[in-house]
Amino acid sequence: MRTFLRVMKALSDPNRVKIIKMLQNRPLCVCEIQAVLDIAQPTVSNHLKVLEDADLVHNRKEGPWAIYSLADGKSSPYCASLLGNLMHWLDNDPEITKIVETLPLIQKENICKR
Amino acid sequence: MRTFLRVMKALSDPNRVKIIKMLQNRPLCVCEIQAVLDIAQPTVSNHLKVLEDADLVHNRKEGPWAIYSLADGKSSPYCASLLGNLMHWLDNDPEITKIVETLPLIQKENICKR
DNA sequence: CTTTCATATTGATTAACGTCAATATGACAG
DNA sequence: CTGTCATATTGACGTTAATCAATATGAAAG
Repeated sequence: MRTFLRVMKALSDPNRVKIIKMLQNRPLCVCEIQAVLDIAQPTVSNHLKVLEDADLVHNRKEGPWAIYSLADGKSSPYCASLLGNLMHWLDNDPEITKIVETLPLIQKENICKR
Repeated sequence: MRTFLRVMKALSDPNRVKIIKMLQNRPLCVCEIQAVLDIAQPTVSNHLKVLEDADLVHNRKEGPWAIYSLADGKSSPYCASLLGNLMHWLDNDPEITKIVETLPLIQKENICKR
């Protein structure tokens, strides 16, 4: 039950759903997500923590960066099902399409200064 | 997006998930749900309203009673998928099995006084 | 080692949510 | 129509959650 609720709650926030949909295109670092969503950096970090606690995403450290990507969904049937369905769900949502369109314009090199 | 979030939020509360699992056995009136969950009646009504707004349940009036049952899931792919998955998800959860076991002992005739 | 940059954590603030007591509504019985 | 019962609605309260500014951490460069 706890696991199920964690996944549901993680997917109950529009910004977190947007992050999932963004990561379907490619792995992203925190500042790229921040640039697209236009919210404060600690807010992004917090959302990523919630998604990670639900095993929906994971991150690997790469120098000073934290590169987040989608989890494989093997940790629970809830993750597997939702991550699978979200591959096509909301594809036509105006908020999502707008974000996915701006995503190619955002590049780590243009934001991160190292 | 709004529809998706409504469904996710509706399923982010343990009592609401329990209600869904209870309704998989049979339609129930408000006081039956209240008796099983052991929470105040307005709280039950509120949860049912949230579930109904998400199109996960619906109710028919039968005299003084409101009989709630599971929706068919046709209103959105989110409802369809989650209602379908929840037919087997959480079946082995201790909280759920406990509730499902006490459910046959609860009968409208023993609670409602009319 | 000091600076710089990306990210995480902390603390505070505000909004949303779950809960209940009290009250309202609406149907049926007498 | 008056009373009773099932349910809905309202208002208040405490808790949780989203957000941001400020600060901490940690790595790499110079």
